[in-house]
Amino acid sequence: MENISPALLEWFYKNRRSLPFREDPTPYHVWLSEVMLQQTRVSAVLPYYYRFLEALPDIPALAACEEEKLHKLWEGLGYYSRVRNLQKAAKLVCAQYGGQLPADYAALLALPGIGEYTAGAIASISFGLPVPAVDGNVLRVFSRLYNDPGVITEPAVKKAFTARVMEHQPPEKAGDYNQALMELGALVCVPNGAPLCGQCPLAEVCRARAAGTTAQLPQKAKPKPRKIVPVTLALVESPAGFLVQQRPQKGLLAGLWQPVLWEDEHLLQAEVLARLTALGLDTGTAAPAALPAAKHIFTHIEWLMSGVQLRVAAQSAPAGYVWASREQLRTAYALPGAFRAYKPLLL
DNA sequence: TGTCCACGTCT
DNA sequence: AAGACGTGGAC
Repeated sequence: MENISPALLEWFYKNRRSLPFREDPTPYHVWLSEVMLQQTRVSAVLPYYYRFLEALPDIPALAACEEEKLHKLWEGLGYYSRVRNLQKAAKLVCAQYGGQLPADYAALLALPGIGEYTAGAIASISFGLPVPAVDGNVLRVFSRLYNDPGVITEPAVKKAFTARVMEHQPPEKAGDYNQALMELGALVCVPNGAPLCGQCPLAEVCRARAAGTTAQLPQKAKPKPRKIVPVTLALVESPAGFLVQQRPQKGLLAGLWQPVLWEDEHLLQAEVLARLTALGLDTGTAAPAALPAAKHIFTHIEWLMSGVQLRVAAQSAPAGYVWASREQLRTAYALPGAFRAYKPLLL
C-alpha cells in the first residue's frame, strides 16, 4: 500500500480539533490528558483536565498532593488506580529525573500507569520521537484500511497492526501522524458500522471500503457477561453528618468513601437495623425509610442496590467509620459515581 | 432496555 | 492469557 501520511497529515492540519493539551503540549500536559483519556471521552475529560492543572500545575505539585485531595480531583472519572499511579510516577520523576519526564520511550514505559500507548503518545507528541501510539481508534482505522479481520483485542494482532502503523510513520512528524490517526478514528472512521467515508482522506486506498466490510470491522472478542452483585446500603444521619467509611486500598473503588454498605447481600430493613446495632450504633426507635432501588454498571460487575435511610441521635462513630457533614462530603471525601442515585440525599 | 465505545494498564 | 478496574453518552 502507498504511504498514507501525506493525505492523512493534510487532512489533520485542516480538521484537527483545538484541545488544551494540543495547544500547549508539554510532557506533563500530554501525560495527564492521555491518562485521563484512557477509557474516557474527550468531553468528559475537559472539565477535569482544567481543574486538575489549576490545582496541580506541575509534576512536583502532583507529587506533593494529599491523597484525599487527589481522589477528590479525580472523583467521578473512574478507574481510580489511574490517579494513584499518576502520583506514584510523579514521585519517581521527582526523585529520579529532577521533576521532568524523561525524553525516552523505555524510561517512560517503566513508570507506573504508563503503558505502551501512553509512553508512545508522550514520546511522539511531546518529544518528537518516532515511536507508535496505538489506541483503539488507530486499531479501528488500520483494521479497515487493510480490511484485516484480526481480533484487535489479541496482543499478537495489535503487534502486527503496530508494525503497519510504523511503515507509514514519517519520523520527522511522528507526533502529528500519531495524533492524525487517532483524530481520524474519532471524527471520521467512527465505530458502530457507520464511518463517514465521504470525508475520509484515505477512502481511495481503504480496502474495507472497497470490499464493503467497514461495518464488520474491527473484529473483537465477545465480552463476558457481568456478575450481578446485590448491595445493601444504609444512609445513617446524625447531627454530625452521615456515617461513612473508606473502602480498602486494593480492589474495586480502592480508597474511595461510601455510606455504610454490605456487598453481596440484599438485606431487609430489620436485618440492616440489627447489623447497625451490632456495630455498636444506637438506632433509637424511629422507623427507617426505604431507599429507592438503584443499579450501577461497572465493566465487569453490576451492583443492584437497595437500603434504608435513618436518623439517629448524636453519638460517636463505630470503629472504622466517621461522621461526615454534607460540606465535607462535597469538598473532601471522594465518593464514586456508583452512588449517584443517592447523592442528592447525601449532599 | 442493552450494547458499544473503550487497548489501556496492571496483575 | 485473562481478569480486574468506572463512567457516561450515543444509538
